[in-house]
Amino acid sequence: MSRPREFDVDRVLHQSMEVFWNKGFKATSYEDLTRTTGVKKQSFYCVFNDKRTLFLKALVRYREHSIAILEKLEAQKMSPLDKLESLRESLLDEEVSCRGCLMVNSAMEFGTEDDQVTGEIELMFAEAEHVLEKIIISGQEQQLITTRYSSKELASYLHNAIIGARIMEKSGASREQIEAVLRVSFSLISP
Amino acid sequence: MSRPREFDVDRVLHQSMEVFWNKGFKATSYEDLTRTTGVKKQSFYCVFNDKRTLFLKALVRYREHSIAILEKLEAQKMSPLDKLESLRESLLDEEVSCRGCLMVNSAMEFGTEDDQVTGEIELMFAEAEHVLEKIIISGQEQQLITTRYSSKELASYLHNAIIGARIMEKSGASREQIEAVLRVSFSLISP
DNA sequence: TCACTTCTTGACTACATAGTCAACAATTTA
DNA sequence: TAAATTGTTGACTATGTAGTCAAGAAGTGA
Repeated sequence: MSRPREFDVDRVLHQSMEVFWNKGFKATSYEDLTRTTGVKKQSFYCVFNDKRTLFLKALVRYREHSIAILEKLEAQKMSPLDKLESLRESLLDEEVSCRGCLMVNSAMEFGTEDDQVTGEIELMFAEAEHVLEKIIISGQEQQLITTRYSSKELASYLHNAIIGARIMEKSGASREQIEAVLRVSFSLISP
Repeated sequence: MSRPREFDVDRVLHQSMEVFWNKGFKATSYEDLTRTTGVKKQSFYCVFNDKRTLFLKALVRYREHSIAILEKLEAQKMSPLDKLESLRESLLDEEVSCRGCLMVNSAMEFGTEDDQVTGEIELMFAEAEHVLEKIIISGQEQQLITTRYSSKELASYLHNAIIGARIMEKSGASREQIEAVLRVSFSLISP
């Protein structure tokens, strides 16, 4: 009953996430959000409450989206090494965009000052490492990956290298530089 | 002649750098700067021009200070491996402060939107990698460090791992987690 | 002591932006 | 068609802050 909403909440949430990803939380104004989504400020308040709540919803969406992609990769019928190789290449493609990773960006912007934001970031990181670990475990079982370190250690290690690359990208490093670093980093896992 | 300045410019610059380091560029207000240094806004304008100019001076100071520490380490009479070990430990000590690295923080805050800021960051990174490379070269000469990769590649690799650790720190990772990642990362360099 | 110069201070301007409010529009159901 | 309900809109409030200005304070040198 009553007047129906004129916009698609899901579409607006997605576009808002893109704006936050490009500009960061504080630097994003309602004017930015309105320009991108066509939705006026008060409508945001009706649906998402305040800016921070909208941002948290955007983080959740980003995490679910990113982890889904990772899990799809993990579930594919291919060698663990090829999975990691594919991941490494996808990083290089994405790097071009120069936006970095929304979670890493947010970790830098918020530090540890907002418990819910920090929680969302830690969840994302934990889930990402968990998928990495699954790939590594199967690689270790097939003697394709070193067992000098535990699967957990290697997952954390790779994750850290990836995060570093995400920073290089934001500080203007060339594709070649990032490629070189990732190549060396990923080579550690061989037996 | 005329009235002498009441504050030490160098002291104020150093304290301003600390504020920027703690809060970031945009989030730092003149109120913050005045509270920390005791110097009023207009005096800042007299000596440092605007906020961005002050920030650039703070970046230069940070870079010079950080590189000086690194070079002091490099110049010491000890094994290259011990130098790297010492560096790794000093990272862990610093991590506690939770502030990350001012250059990394600034890279994230500014992206590539300010040429002078980007230039300062790239200079810092290049200088840091150069010192790392000097240590690595001498390690390779003494067969203490792998020659599977060039000294340049290894320097970039280590630098990237360190930057990653600086991010972990800001996103609330424990000392143990950071220690584990750095341990694995540094182990790659053995022959 | 006095003129001159530079520093210091607080008030002021201009602007951006998060969040609120109340009037109005559009739709459903009785 | 009319009442009820909910979405939409633009104007409004409150606040924070970068940067400016002019008056006055505190030194210096003749």
